[in-house]
Amino acid sequence: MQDDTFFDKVYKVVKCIPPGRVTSFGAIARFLGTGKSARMVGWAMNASHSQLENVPAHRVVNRVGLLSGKHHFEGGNVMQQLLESEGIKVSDDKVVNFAQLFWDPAKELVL
DNA sequence: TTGCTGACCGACG
DNA sequence: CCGTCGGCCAGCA
Repeated sequence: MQDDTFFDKVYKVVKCIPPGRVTSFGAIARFLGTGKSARMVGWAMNASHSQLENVPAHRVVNRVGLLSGKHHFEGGNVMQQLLESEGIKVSDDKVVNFAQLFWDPAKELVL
């Protein structure tokens, strides 16, 4: 699938995230094989606005479960509301039980 | 065309 | 424990 660029790969993985689950930038980056390029994953989220399909970027958080990208949403607590809407508890912009809700594409995503 | 920046992570001292 | 640095790729001026 060489047609898929790094961004497209990120979008695909993010869109494969099941509801009620969250993942981290590093997990996606490592899954894509970039590993250290976790920053690109976040940048892809920023570019996700260009994607016609809605990318559940609210399910993507940093390694500590912090809603690092919530500042990039409509500007409010939309990201937290979306997570809570899926059953994910969020406290102080952080995902509760992050370890349990953590979804690793390299393990749970079956190609 | 070149260069800087960016929602991060991991390693080192 | 905490501060600092390197690294990857794509978009924008």
